[in-house]
Amino acid sequence: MSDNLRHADILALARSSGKVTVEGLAAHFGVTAQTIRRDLTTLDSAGHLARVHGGAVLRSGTANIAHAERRQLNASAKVRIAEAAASEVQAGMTIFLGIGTSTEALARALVHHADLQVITNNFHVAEILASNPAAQLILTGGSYRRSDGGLVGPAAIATIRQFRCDLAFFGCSALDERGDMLDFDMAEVEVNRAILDHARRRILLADHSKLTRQAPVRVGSLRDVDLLITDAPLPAALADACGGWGTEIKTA
Amino acid sequence: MSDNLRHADILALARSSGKVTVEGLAAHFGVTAQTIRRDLTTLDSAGHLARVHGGAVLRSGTANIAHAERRQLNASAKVRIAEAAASEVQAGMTIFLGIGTSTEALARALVHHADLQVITNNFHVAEILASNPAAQLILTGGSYRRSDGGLVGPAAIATIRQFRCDLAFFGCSALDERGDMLDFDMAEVEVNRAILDHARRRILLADHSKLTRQAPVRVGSLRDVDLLITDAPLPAALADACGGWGTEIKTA
DNA sequence: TGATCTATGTTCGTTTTTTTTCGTTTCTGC
DNA sequence: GCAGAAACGAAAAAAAACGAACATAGATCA
Repeated sequence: MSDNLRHADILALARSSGKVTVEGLAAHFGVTAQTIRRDLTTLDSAGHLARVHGGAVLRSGTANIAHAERRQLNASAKVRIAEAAASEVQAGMTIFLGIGTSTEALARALVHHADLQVITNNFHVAEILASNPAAQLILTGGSYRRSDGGLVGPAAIATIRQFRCDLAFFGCSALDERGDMLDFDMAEVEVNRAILDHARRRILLADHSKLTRQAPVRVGSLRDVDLLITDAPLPAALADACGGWGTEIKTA
Repeated sequence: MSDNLRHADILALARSSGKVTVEGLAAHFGVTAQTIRRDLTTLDSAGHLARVHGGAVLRSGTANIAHAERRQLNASAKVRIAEAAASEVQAGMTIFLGIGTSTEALARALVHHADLQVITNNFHVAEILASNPAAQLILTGGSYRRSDGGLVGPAAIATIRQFRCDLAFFGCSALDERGDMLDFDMAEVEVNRAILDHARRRILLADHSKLTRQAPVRVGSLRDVDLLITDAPLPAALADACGGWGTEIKTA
């Protein structure tokens, strides 16, 4: 963790050219290669650079790597859920796809659907559906969140409010035993509310791992959801509550 | 991600020209062909490139072929223009990047800049700058136009109006002898106006081929532009007119 | 002043990468 | 469809980079 006179300069050099070499830095600073190696090792473990043989490169994908791993989690369950969700989508519909890896899986399942209008605040969903020429694609604006490709902030909400969708698909980070949907970011709350308010049918995609996870922010309740698509039966108490709320449950 | 100093550069070269050759890379880096082959094999199995006999090409799925070809057009001129444009950008600035392949080239030149706030209605720009963790990235909303990755429509305009940028970079499809900027889509007109109204300094990127092209819609005049960056001297009459309007011209 | 701590330099055995070589596969022009 | 050329992959040898251990020098503090 110890700082070093050279570290700031090394980072600046790395940013300006994308990479640095051990040799080059050693000559630049007039120190031995071994010293530079120590610097680079430190910067690497601090997460500022990625060490490679011969030098180091900018760490471009740190957020994306986490996201890629998250996408892998329960991948097969997500695909099953996505297929069940896709079967809800009829030609000619306007649908909303929210943030999360489950909605990305759904986007993949919709790549060959015809005659769709898709509104999304998920950059990755847009990347996926860009390859479907039969889908009209509308992005909400917003600040790009690297951790998950979400577009968040007031601009996103303003755009959502301009539409009324037939179906809204969205995910959440966790689902507690009382049926509350939980997330990590306060910014989600308002976006979620806007979605719930502007869709005729609200569909939550949540694999069973969400039931045992924790997250700090309450973004809504299953009470406000019309259909929950999941991959394993819910605890009896929660299933009963959903029955009372009129929340349909589909197990893929 | 990249386990090698050359990998990032190889990908950059591939992206800028669509393909790379074993021979060319070997000469460029001063290593043997066998070493390059190993690099390409790695990048291929990592999914970043597709290996072909003699070199490698960008992985398909980069949907729009017409767009990819347009990007090729005057590629070297665009890179020069982009570098000149990048030199206008100081740390801490808020900049706008509009639609067009020239602004994409600029985005590529800004991948390693630190401390930037970028607002764009160009999906490809967002894809490129997503890999720069030191840039805050804001997308305007809007309807996704597959031909060029532009986000157009009222949502885009509404978002642009919420900001005031230090610099606005934009392109146009053609530039006539009277100094009018021309485009193919009426939707551009209002977006362009919003951009011109909400930036302190307006910079047009246009390679010389724009001077001999035709397009039907007038989206504005060089009179409203503070700086034109191009790659070849303008016709004398137009250069004079720019002088009268206070439009600075920089030839990269 | 002397003990101690930290950053750097030096050496050396180990690991990784690159080159070299060679037989096989794939293109290209006819 | 064939022949020569170019490109390819595998494997061994060579080169470069690496990290660990220890030595040294300057700073810090009691």
